Amino acid sequence: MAKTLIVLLGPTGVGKTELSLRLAEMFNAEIISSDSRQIYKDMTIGTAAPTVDELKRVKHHFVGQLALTDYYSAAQYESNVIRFLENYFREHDTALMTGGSMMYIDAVCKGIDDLPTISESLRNKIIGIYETEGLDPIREQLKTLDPDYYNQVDLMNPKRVIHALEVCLMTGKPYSSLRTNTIKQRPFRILKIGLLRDREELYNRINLRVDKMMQDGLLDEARRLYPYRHVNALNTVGYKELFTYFDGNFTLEEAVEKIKQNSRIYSKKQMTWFKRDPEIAWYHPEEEEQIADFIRNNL
RNA sequence: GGGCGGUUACCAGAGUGGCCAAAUGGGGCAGACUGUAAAUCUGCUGGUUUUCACCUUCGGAGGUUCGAAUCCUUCACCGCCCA
Repeated sequence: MAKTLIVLLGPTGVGKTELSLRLAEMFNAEIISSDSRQIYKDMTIGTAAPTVDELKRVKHHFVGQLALTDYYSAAQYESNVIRFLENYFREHDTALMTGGSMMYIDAVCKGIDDLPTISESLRNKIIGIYETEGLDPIREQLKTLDPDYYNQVDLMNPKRVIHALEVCLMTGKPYSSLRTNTIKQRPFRILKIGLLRDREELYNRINLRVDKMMQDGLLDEARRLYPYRHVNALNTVGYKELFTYFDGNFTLEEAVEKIKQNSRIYSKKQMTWFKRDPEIAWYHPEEEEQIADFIRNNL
């Protein structure tokens, strides 16, 4: 039997968690979470992380294991997951990856180029320039160090421009020369299943889920995390809006509305990303039988 | 009953004779995406049209003017003040 990684993906709120548990049980698989926020500890309510009971039902990996202040990236996720699977597949035939972090999923399924981790001093230096002089000097330097990439980046996007320059300075090579543009081959098969609902249905679920999170204590969770509000892990829908409320710039009602709205926007961005992947077989989450058949037929 | 202020596109809100299909923000829609990605960024947003262009809009009706969202008359509605 071929080793297979089943990937269950879809926009936030579509119903991945519940289905993933059942499929995992059905196919005797453990779950690998591909969620860039659930991988952190202490933010379980706002990220709709699997509950204690759910974690008991099926063994999960890559959930709740990082401190909020830990640095993490899609590339680290890739290598961690690949290393994990190497081991895992010695004893198992199927693994179930589920989550909505598009880039994390692609990092595992397609690979991500090998780039150096940027030193903190270099990062701070460039951020410093950006904050005092703006993006122009950074663009200019990128233009001389990597004209190719300069011509194709979104010059309006500070994160991209800054990162490209960081890589150039860190390696002494043009960033574009490190971009291989190839898809890595994995020693296991990948079966992608996308979950889809029509927009109205999805948006209703998202709205209801946010109300549920509030009932479950999201406000307290956010208050506990407030001292860490500047860490990247908390630049996250569900928290940043409540922090704005704590700062006195939203009423609580406004904050909750914003959480719903930003969740809807996020789900749309996820769909935009997923839509261009032709390998995904799309199903409605309630088509459990069809999904199970599809998996069986492809194992 | 009297006085004043207001009525602009999905919402808020600029615009006070031509450069106005109408600033800006919000919302909505679409998109980009390889190292903090639940991040970051972009485009569109009256209609037909690829562009040019044309058509219909600034509470209603009428008027002044070569030309009106902008000026006048009147009606309707909203707000505040005096009765």
